[in-house]
This record gives sequence, C-alpha cells and structure tokens, in this order.
Amino acid sequence: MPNSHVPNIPCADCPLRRKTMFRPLAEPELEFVTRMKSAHVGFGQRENIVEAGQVGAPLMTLFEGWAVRYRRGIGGRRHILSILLPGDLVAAEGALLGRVEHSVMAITPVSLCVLDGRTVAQLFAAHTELALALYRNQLDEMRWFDVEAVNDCTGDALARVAYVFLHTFDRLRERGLANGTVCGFPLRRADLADRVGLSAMHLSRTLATLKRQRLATLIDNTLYIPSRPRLAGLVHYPLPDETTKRALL
Amino acid sequence: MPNSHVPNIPCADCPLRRKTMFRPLAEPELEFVTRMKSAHVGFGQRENIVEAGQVGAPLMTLFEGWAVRYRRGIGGRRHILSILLPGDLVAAEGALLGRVEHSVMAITPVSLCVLDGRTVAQLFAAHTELALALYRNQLDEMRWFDVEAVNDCTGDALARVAYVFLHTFDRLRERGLANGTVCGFPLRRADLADRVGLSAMHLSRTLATLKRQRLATLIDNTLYIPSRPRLAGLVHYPLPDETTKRALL
DNA sequence: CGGCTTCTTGATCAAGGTCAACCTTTGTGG
DNA sequence: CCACAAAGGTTGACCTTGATCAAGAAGCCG
Repeated sequence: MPNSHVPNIPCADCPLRRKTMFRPLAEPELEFVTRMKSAHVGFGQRENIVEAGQVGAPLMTLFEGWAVRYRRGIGGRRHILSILLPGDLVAAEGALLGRVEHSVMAITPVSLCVLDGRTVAQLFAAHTELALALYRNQLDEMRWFDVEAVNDCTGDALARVAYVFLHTFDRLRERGLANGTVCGFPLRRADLADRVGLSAMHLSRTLATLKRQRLATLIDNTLYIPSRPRLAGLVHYPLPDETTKRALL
Repeated sequence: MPNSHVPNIPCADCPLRRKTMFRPLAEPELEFVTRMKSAHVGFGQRENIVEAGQVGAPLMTLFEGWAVRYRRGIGGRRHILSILLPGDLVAAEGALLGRVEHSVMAITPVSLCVLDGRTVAQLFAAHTELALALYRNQLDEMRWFDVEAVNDCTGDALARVAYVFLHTFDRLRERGLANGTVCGFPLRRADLADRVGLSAMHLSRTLATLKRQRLATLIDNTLYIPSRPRLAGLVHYPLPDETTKRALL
C-alpha cells in the first residue's frame, strides 16, 4: 500500500527539472504544474502502483526509483512493456482514455508526484507549448517502440537483451544516473526475461554469452558495458536524438 | 513518383469525415484544417510514399487505399510496423520530431491529403480540443502496440497472425470497409510475413492451419473470419473501445 | 508456349522453451 | 552459532517451434 510520508518537494525546487534532458518550464507553466500536483506518494519494492483495468487511475510522474509497466498475456504470462525511470509519466492512459490497460510495479522503492488528471484539458488550453511537448514525448516513445519491434522481429536473443541494455543505459545517462560504462540495473533475472520475452533459463545463457564476449556484464544489480559501440553492433539502434527535450510534468 | 492528378475534394465534403468513428470537427476547426491542406497526391501500388531518414517529410492523411509503415532491421530484413488505413496520419514524426525514421509503402494505389506540417503548432494554439484528440489518438495507438508486443512475446505464430487479422478487420469495420465476416486484405504473403515477424514459408503453414481449423481464410486478397470470437480465442485481445473517437485531420 | 513471380510443401536444422537437478544467498528458528 | 528452508540463479538434457534450403504448383503476363 502507498506510503504518503514522503517530503513534498515544491516543483520549483525539483531536482529532476535541473537535468538538461528536460525542457525547462516557463514561469506560468511551472505555476500551473505546481497547482496540478496534489500529493507525493511512495511505494515499496515489488508493490503495485497501478492495477490493469483501473478506471480512475491517478496521473503520476515517477520521481525516484525504477518501475515496470506490464500486462498479462497468453496463459497468464507477464510481459513487461517498458521500464519506467525518473521523469516518466505514469498512467497517462488512465487520465486521457479513462482506463489503464496495464499494470505498474515498483522494482525499487519509488516515490511519485500525483497530478490531477482532470486538469490536462486545462493544460492543453492554457499552455500550448507544453502540450505540444507532451505530444512530442509520445511520438518519441512510439519511435522507440518501433526500434524494439524491429529488433524483436529481426534479431535473436542477444539483440533483444542488447537493445534493452543500451536503451536503459542511455536513458539513465541522460538523467545523470550512469557513470562512464556502469549503471545500476535492479531488475531480477525473471523481470528481465519478461521484459525481453525470453525464458529465464535462456536469458541466463544469453547473459553468460554477453559476459564471455565482454559485451555486457550484469552482476549484483549493476550493469557494466565496457564498450558501448561493440554492444550496439549487435542491434539495430538509431543515433540518439539530443535535440528534442522531454517534457516533464 | 507521386501523381498529383487527383480530384481535390474539399475537406467539408470529405466522405471520410462522415464515418461515425471520427470525431466531428467544429466549424472553426474545419476551416483551419481546410487551410492546412495544401494538396492531394496519389501513389501507385508498391511505390514508396515516405523514405526513412527523410528530413522535411510532409505531414499527410491517408485518404484512400492501404499502405504499410516499415523499417529495415538486422541484416537488412524488413519489418512492417503497422498497416495504414484511410484516416491514418502519415509521418507525424517528420513534422514534429524533424525526421522520419521509417518508410511508408503503398500496398494498393493510394491517395493522400498533404498538410502543412509547420501549422501543427498553430493548431495546438488555436484548437485545443482537436490537439487533445490528437494526443489521445497517439495514446490509443500506443495501447495497440502494447497488445501486439504482449502477443508477440507470449504467443506463437497463430496468435501473431490472429492479432493482425482481428485488429485490421476491426479497423476496417469501423470505416465501413468490412462486411459481416469478410474484408479485403491486399497484403501479399511476404508482406504479411514481414508484418508478423515470421518467414514467408512458416506463414504459409500458419495460414493453412487457420484455414483448416476454420478460424480464418485468406484467399484472393480477401479475408474471411467465419467466427470472430473463435479467432479471438487464440490471442490476448481487449474489448474494443467505442467511446473514444479518432481525430481526423 | 516459355519465362516470370508468387505461393505451397517437404526435409533438415538451429534457436530457444521446458523440465529437472544443483548451487548459491539470504533468512529464520532452535 | 548452526540447521534448515526458501528464493533466486545457473547448468545440462531433451523437445518444440519456426527458420532455412530446395523442389514443385499455380498464376500471369509476354
């Protein structure tokens, strides 16, 4: 269950906003977003933040920690659709389409900013630039889904794992959470398996291969990528787009 | 090469807009969209409408015919990301992120409305409701990508093909292009194979199985689905959402 | 009637799934 | 402090699904 006893940081002082990867907010935008924010909640490791099928799911921004977005598929098997990192919008689907069709689970302990989803329409009316940035976010995310689909359908197990490693590493680096060739990676083997669509056993073998070839090592919740270019050689991976900044609510 | 000799239908008389699946435009919105539209172009079967990597790709709406959105993956293999049907926005990525990373090819002869991509920002400023509807479109599309990823990762060849058949059939029905248990399906075997990520040979076998079990028959560019519920039993498929209407530019 | 391309079918092969045993760690109670 | 249990992770043996290769059918033009 959510734990609300978390210091409520005012949006103006939000350390996330300092990161250069996020589009800076104009003064009136910041004021609007501050009023939009209604609470700051925490969840423990492995707790569910959003439940699939929920109707009035609150709109949230992940503030700290890792989470995963997943659905149950054929035979009840879980598939992890994406990894959520600080700054990611959670359950936009719920606020705008009325219903979330996926679940979200905390991988590490997390905290999130709760936003009033009903004000999104007002946001679009009053802050056009920000609305446009949100739309761009969505298009950009779609593009990454494209890349993933291509790798899943034209590549093998190595390519799948390499894609998730690279994409996650890059996203962490943008957020200042990766250092040189190293980053945290708190997903368990079973989680990563469900993320890439492999069995846990075969994932284990694939990780062994990556380690043996010195392409990537996952040990003790830490990911080592000695040579990013070599790892990227396994997979169809676009040059990162440094120009488009992400909108942060 | 594009053929511009196509009758230019004024947006107000556009037969697509009549369909109940599309959100009706308010008078000022319609006026804006009409001004946005700069041309109406046609492409022949198998012609490329958009080329991956293109920088100034025009924003378009598919008016008539079928097209596919694809990328080349590992080993140059083509992967078809989605099937485009009348009313779908083409190359929004190009207009808003500056560059399209996918290609689009006409499956049948097609015609498209060309829109001035630079006016999207004005659209967001002047027509908030329409902008919000576009954002919803995007979220909805993402949701279908989720469903597909789940089927691809937790299901087998039958599930993959069943998903594409069902989703395409439903989209055609919304547009009044499917009749009872039958719809057109002009993709070749090789196209469908690239769409579902199977080899053409194995796809052939999978289609034979579907036909044998009277779940779906694809013959002569026509798809027969004798019992939609039975076909849907193969796959993780959500109840269609009748409430959210699609925005049409 | 060839000479295309598309589609199907059969035989073989490999990537990855499944089952089971085993090896760690971590945690718990005596 | 140790014994034991439980959960996560690895490894090996075997099997299934779908890829690959190769040969035919079946259209569809010229």
